[in-house]
Order: sequence, then structure tokens, then C-alpha cells
Amino acid sequence: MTRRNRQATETALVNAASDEFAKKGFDAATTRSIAETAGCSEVLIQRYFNGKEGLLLAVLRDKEIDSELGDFMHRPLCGDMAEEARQTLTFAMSGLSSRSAQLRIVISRALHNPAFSADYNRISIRGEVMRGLRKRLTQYQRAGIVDASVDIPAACELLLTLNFQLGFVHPELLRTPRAKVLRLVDQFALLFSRAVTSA
Amino acid sequence: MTRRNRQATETALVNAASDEFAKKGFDAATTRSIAETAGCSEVLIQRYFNGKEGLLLAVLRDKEIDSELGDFMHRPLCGDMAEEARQTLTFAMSGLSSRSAQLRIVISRALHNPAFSADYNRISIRGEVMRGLRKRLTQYQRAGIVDASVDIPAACELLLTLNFQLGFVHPELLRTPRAKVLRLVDQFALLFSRAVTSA
Amino acid sequence: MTRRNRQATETALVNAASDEFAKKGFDAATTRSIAETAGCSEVLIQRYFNGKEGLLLAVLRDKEIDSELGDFMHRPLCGDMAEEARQTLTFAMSGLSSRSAQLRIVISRALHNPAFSADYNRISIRGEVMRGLRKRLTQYQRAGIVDASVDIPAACELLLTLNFQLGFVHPELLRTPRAKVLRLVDQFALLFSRAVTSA
Amino acid sequence: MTRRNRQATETALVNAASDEFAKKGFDAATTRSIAETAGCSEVLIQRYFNGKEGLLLAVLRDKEIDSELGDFMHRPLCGDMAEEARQTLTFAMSGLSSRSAQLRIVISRALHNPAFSADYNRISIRGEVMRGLRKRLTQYQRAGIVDASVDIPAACELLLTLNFQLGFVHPELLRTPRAKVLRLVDQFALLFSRAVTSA
DNA sequence: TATGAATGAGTGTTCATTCAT
DNA sequence: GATGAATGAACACTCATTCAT
Repeated sequence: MTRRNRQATETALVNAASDEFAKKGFDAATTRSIAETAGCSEVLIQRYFNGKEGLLLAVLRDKEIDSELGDFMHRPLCGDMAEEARQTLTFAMSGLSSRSAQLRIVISRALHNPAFSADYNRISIRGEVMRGLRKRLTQYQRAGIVDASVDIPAACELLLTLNFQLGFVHPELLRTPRAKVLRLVDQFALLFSRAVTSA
Repeated sequence: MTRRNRQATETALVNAASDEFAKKGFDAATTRSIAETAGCSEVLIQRYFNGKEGLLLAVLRDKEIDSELGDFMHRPLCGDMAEEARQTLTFAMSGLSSRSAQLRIVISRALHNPAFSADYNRISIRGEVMRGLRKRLTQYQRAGIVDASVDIPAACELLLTLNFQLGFVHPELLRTPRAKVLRLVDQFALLFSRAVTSA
Repeated sequence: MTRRNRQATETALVNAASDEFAKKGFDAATTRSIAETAGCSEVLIQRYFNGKEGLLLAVLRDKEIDSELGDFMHRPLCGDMAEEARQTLTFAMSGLSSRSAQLRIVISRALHNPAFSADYNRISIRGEVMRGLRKRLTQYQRAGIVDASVDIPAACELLLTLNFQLGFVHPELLRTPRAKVLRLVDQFALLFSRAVTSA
Repeated sequence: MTRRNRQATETALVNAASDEFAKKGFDAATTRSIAETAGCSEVLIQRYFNGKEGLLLAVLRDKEIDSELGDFMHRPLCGDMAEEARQTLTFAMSGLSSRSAQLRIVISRALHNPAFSADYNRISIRGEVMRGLRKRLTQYQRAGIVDASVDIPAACELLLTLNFQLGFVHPELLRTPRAKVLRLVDQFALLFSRAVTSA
């Protein structure tokens, strides 16, 4: 195909690469097949992205902004912690699933290349979520909903753990059926609530 | 080196492959370097294991037995759930770390090959741990330590999640400093205890 | 940069190409870097010169005229042959060095492409110099300065050989320090003088 | 062809490479065609010589020893300098022509890569010849055949220049017909003799 | 049993060039 | 007149694997 529109071609390449990298892994994916999927010449990967590695970076840079996250974190507090946890886990599930391709790529790389661990933190927007959660849980604690003795950072870390497990490990790694994952959302929300709520 | 002992050569190859696969990933690892590390000819990978893929299977089949797990699961109950959780998480940390090479390999493959998800369950001895935990938590529940209203399978799933996070995700993926992971063990144990303990 | 002047663009391309070809050789030089140096689009090399090879020809056609040579060849005779040789060799050194870029290109090509040997003769203005030298040496011979028994064409050939050695081989190929080359000029001039002068 | 004899294969590759490099130049020559000429797989160039560059080094290392040179340099002195020069030039012609492939390669590289100038000196055995010539000319000088006033190093340099011109420049670069080169040998020998002989 | 020799398929990348604006 | 977009052909090189000993 001759598109003669650099923007469009670059996008096509990034999308194709995202798919291929996620499906086969960075090493196993070939520029040949990426270009074919994108419907353009292999050479453009070199020209536009400075090679395969550059294309990877472009894929990871893509879709970084998640404006929804801000809105979600600033929504009104819930009436109880079970509901708060349920909403958080549900949001995480859809959020992570929308960037599951990128997550797969980064995790696969991070497994064998320590330098990529940093990328994982960036892609997974772990930090941002952590900051938002702390604020909210602190507010819950001030409101007497979360027990005064609860260590907020630890509780946030726990919730993030559940996020990752239900948003990535189960659906993408263990291939747990979606129905079961949804059930786990409720169960985990309840348990989390018991863990932090005042008696 | 000339080694006239097939058994020994096979073992050497499996060990070398385990290291290389874990370090670089299956794709990036080369038969050349595996054979070199094992101190034998590259050809033997073909002869003995029917190629690189076969060698991978051999690596995953290896070291499956974990007799310690049985002993651990049958130890006496603890006085409280925080202690129970702390022991479990600590055991998981050492257990997973001892088979971290295999885990990395399997997870890396499972990311790109659904067929390997099954392997993950086997390698991670998820099932066995799950069964053991259910038994113990049920006993705690009967003893009135775990609240009667708590859903035992869900609680076990939660504990397994914490196991995986502290035994693999943090040390191997996020490269969280060990000191911080140890701190998280205590914090998670406490929160888990609150989640399941009777008021 | 947008340049609306074909003449200027062509010149820029020829100059850039001359540099690049001389520095890296025809094969190693790339149209990309030539166009970049010339500050225009790569495509113009195709349009104006019919491709890289055509650009090479244009480079070789360039700067052919050497009016100084005529003047030099018609200067008054010297008092002795050592001086005549010294002046010739010195002139050759500066003359060849000024067209060293073209010489490098042609020689490099002639090494691998017999067709370029003819070009070498043209570029090196070997023929013109040869004709001029013959005239002068014949005059010296008539004046009794060069021995009557000396074969003038052979002597010219010898002087041209020294020219090439001191003007190109030593400075460009052997990278002999300039000081040593200058010393060789004097020594060769003296020896040449002894070779052709009457006893 | 399946030769199953590493020595033979390496030799075949070196010979093929020597031809291809000399004919087309290092850059233009391809490993594909070298392997084809050698009648083996392209891969062996990587395995045996560490790539194309390594193959080049092997080619240059090859045929380095020239035992004939030693014998030639230690032959009895000639009766007169014209004969000495004639023998030297003739020897140079055959010597350089036998290594003309290597010379072309090195010169072509030295033109664009200063680092290769050193190689030129090695390949051309300039140094060894220079040493041998100095000894002989000194002996001629002591014997009163070469004039006492002659600068021996300069005379040697001159003879080497003639060697290079008649052994390489004329036959390989200018493609001067062999008959004419042979005539030049005699003429140059005579002129050289006049240049250094006592009156 | 074990291995050095050899290879076919495929990699990312480079280059001069053509196409469409 | 001039250029960015796009490409086909070719490159050196890597890899798991097969062959012959």
C-alpha cells in the first residue's frame, strides 16, 4: 500500500508493532512481519523509528496519557470501603486490559533486563495510582471509616497488589476465565474492606 | 571436553539451559552458549532433547519435587492469623526465589504462548499450596480464629496473591529492595489477619 | 533549505561529492550524506546527474583546466638540471595536492575498473606534462646541459615517476611526513641531475 | 560442495576473497559471492574468520613470507650499477605482480583509511627491501662503483620509487603494455646507473 | 558416543532509487 | 523546480540444525 502520509504510516507501524511485540515478544517479533501487518515497507521502521528498538520505545511511549485516571481518582468518596475497593479493582481491570499489550511487552523485557523495570513502573502508572490511593485512603481514615491504626501506605500497596493480580496476572497470565475474575473482585473487595475498616 | 556419560551431560545441559533461559529469555538464549556453558557439543541438544524447545521442556520438568512444601503445610497451627500469614509469606519468598529461574522462564513464555499458562500453574505449585492453605484456614475457622463469615477459598486466593507479589513480582520484576519486601511481609500479614480474623 | 537555482545546487553537489568520494571512497560514500552536505534533497542526484555514477563523472569532469601548468611549462630554462628538477618536483607536489581529491577517486576506481585508467591519465594531466617536459629537456640537451646520449622520453618518464611518488604516493598513500618529502625533493633532484647531465 | 576439511575450506575462502577484494575492492565485494567462488557456505566466513573484516586480515596475512627476497638480496654484487638496477627492477616486477592482488587491496584501503598505510608498508615489504638495498649500495660505494658523494639512503629511495612505478603503477594502474614496461626497465636502469656511478 | 564441519532460513539494517505531490 | 514518502534489492551476520566421521 502506498499511503504517502507519514503520520498515518507511523501510527500503523506502532499499532502493528504493539500487536506483534505483545503476541510474540520483542525478540521473536520481526520487522518484516510488523511492516507487512502495517502494510508498508520494512525500511520505514529504520527511517522513522531508528530501528526495531526505537519502534519499541515508540510503542511504549504511545497511549501513555490516561486522563481517565485523574477523573477516577478525584471522584467522590464511597460510603464504605468494600465499594471503594470494588470500584478501584474494576477500574484497574479495564485500565490494565486496555494497555495489556504494552504491559506484556514491558514485563517480558523487565524479566530479562533489569533496566526495563523502570519502564514497567512508568507504563503501569503504578506511581500515579499509588499517590491517588493514598490521598483517598487518608480521607477515609480521617472520616473514621478506615481504622486509625491502619498503615495507609501498606494498605495502598495491598490494593495495588490486588489490582495487578486481577487486572493482569489472572486474565493475561493464568488465563483465568473472566467470570471467575469478576467473582474475585467482589471477594477481594470484601476482604480488603475487613482488613482496613474500623471494627 | 570429552564426557562419556550421557546422564551427566544431560544434567549439565539442563542446568546450563535453566540459567541461560532465565537470564536472557528463551529467544535470546543461544544453543551455542548453552552448550559452551555445559561443556559439550551443541549437537547434543538436538540428539538428547530434540532441539532447543525440547531442552526447554526438560528444564521445566526438572526440580519439580518440593518435599519441603508438604512439611510446611503440615506444621502445627499458629496462635494467630498474623503469624500464620507471616510464615506463609516468608516461606513463599524463599520457595519462589529458589525456583525463580523456572518461574521467569515460564512466565515469560506464558506471556506469549497461552499453552504455557498450564505450565505456570504446575511450576508455581499453585494448586498444591492452595489445597494446603484451604485445609489450614478451615481449621483456623473451626477454631474460631478465622471469622465464620469468611469465604475460605477467597481468603486462600488472597494469600496466594500476596505470595506471588512478594515472592516474585517485587523481587524479580520490580526489583524492589529486599529490605522493603521484608517490611511488606509484616504489613501484609497484619492486614491479612485483620481481613479474616473474628472481631 | 530551498534553493531555486539549479546551477548552484549542481555545483554544491559536485563539491560535496568530491569531498565525500575522496574521503571515504566511491562505494563507502552515500548519496544521503552527499545531499546533506550539499544542503539539498537526495533526489536531485538522480535528476541532475542520473544517479551516483553520473555524479562521479561530473566530479571528474570538474576542475579540469589548469592554466598554471601552461605558464609553468613555458618559464625560462634553468641554469642546471638539479634546479630544473627541483622546480618540477615542487610544482608537482603543489599541483597534485590541489587535485588530490580527484586523484584519490580516480586511482581508487582505476584499481578495480580498467576503464578508469584512461581517466587517470586525463586527470593527472600526465600527457600534457609529458609533452611540456620533452620540449624543455630537448632544449637542455641542445644546449649541451643534458648529455647527448640521454634518451629524452625515458628521462621524462623518470621525472614523471618522481613527480607521482613525491606528489601523491608519499603524501597521500604512505603518509610520509611533509618534511621528509621536501628533503626527498632535493635528493631526487640531485640524483636526476646526475642521471642526465653531461659529465 | 561439501569438503569437510577446514584447512582446505579456509584456503579456498582466502583465495576467493583475495580475488574478489582485488577485483572489486573491499566494499564492493560481497561475502555471498566470495563464498560462492570458494564453493562453500557464506556462514563459514563468520565462523572461521570472524566476518568480512577478519577475512580481509587473513588475506593480507597470507603469502607474507617471501624467502626469495632474502636470497635475492644476498646474491653476489653485479659488475656495474646498470645491471644491479636492472636485476632489482626485474625482481620487483615479478615480486609485486605476484602479490598484486594484496597490493591493490591495501592501496585501495590506505587511500581512504590512514590506519592502513602501515599495512601497505608491511605488505609491500618496503622496509626489508630498503635495508637490503642499503647494504648492497654501501658495498658498491666502498668498491668505488658508486660515487663517494652519493647519498645512499636517497639512492635507495629512488630505486624503490622505480620499483613501485614499474612493478605496480604501470602494470596495474596505468595498464601500460608489458612490452613498454620492460623497455622502461632498461631505460630506468641506465639512468639510475648514471645517477649514482662515479664519473 | 560424540563432534567438527557445514548449511538454509531468516535477522535487522543500508542504500540508491522511484513515486506522488 | 524541488521534495518528502516510500520501496526493492542487497548486505553482513546469527541461529538452530544436519551431515559425515
